[in-house]
Amino acid sequence: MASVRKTDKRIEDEALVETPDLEEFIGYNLKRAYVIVQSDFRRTLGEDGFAPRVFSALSLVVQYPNVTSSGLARMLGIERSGLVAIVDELEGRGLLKRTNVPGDRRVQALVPTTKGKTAYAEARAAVRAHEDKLLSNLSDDEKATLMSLLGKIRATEA
Amino acid sequence: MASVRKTDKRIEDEALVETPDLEEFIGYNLKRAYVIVQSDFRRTLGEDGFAPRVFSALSLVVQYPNVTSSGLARMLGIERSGLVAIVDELEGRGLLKRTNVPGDRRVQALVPTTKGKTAYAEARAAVRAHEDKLLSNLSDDEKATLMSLLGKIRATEA
DNA sequence: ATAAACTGTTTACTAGATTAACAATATGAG
DNA sequence: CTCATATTGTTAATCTAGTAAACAGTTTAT
Repeated sequence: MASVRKTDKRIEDEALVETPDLEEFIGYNLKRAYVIVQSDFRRTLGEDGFAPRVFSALSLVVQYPNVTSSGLARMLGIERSGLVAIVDELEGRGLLKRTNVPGDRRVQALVPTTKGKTAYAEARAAVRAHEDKLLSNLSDDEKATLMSLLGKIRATEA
Repeated sequence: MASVRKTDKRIEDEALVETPDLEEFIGYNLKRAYVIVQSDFRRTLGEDGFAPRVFSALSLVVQYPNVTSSGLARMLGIERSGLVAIVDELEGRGLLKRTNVPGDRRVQALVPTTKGKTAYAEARAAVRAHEDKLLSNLSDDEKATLMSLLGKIRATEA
């Protein structure tokens, strides 16, 4: 009876420990990979280069000229309030303009300047170079697969 | 001649705009996916549950009992200073102990308590449930592929 | 007409992280 | 052995990215 209890306890302990391997979690791997890519992005674009989120915002403003702040925040998945500083920076650098929209005096359309479009084209090239170099151990097929799988995760969003 | 210049300029403009699609970048997709997984993690584990980084730290302490703070920080890829608050929290909750190491009075070995091991086993189940549910639109094969591709990115790290 | 909703913004706050400095301790070269 | 160098855990200051709540101005819908 005592030996049975002991056996039971040993089994419980083993079950408790059962391969506590962090590496099995997708979230953990996602974060580690994200940190690597993000920090290489910053390193490559340099001190005065765009931060990732600023690059993203500029990209969308170039792609969707006249997008509103609300719309842009929605596209980026952040709060309107959080976007203000980003747009301030881009406007301060002369890369976009906040313009009035006739017919709705609440909203401001964000319009890229010529300088903004040029700066974006350059930055895009730099970002492509950064990803190409950093991810050179992934084949094009692998990159496409990764994009598709990340897309599946993104598709889960409410 | 003037018309030739005009044509050239039009071509330049088009080249400038050339599909400025944020979605083509792996970094952007990685971040968006990471945000979704991370926020579902928090939502699932709840107000009083572990934050992702605390869960990760506890996992490694359970897997590597007697790991030092420095070693743990290295494994997590963060600074030693940043780990202090995490270990404080885990020790405050009674889930691990900072213990002296005979032979080196600088270091403290981090040892999980029984309570810590139990709490980790429960949390691990919750995290697995969160990932299983959130990522239910990915097959096991797809999850394995994703892990392997994220592993390739992680392998690029210095 | 008036309640409800939306827009851009400010302010205050939080989380997660880094850097620089520090005292205590250990290690290695001469 | 000694002394320069390195390591450990920690604090303090700082930074970035983000949220939440409130607000005035404006629009929409009942």
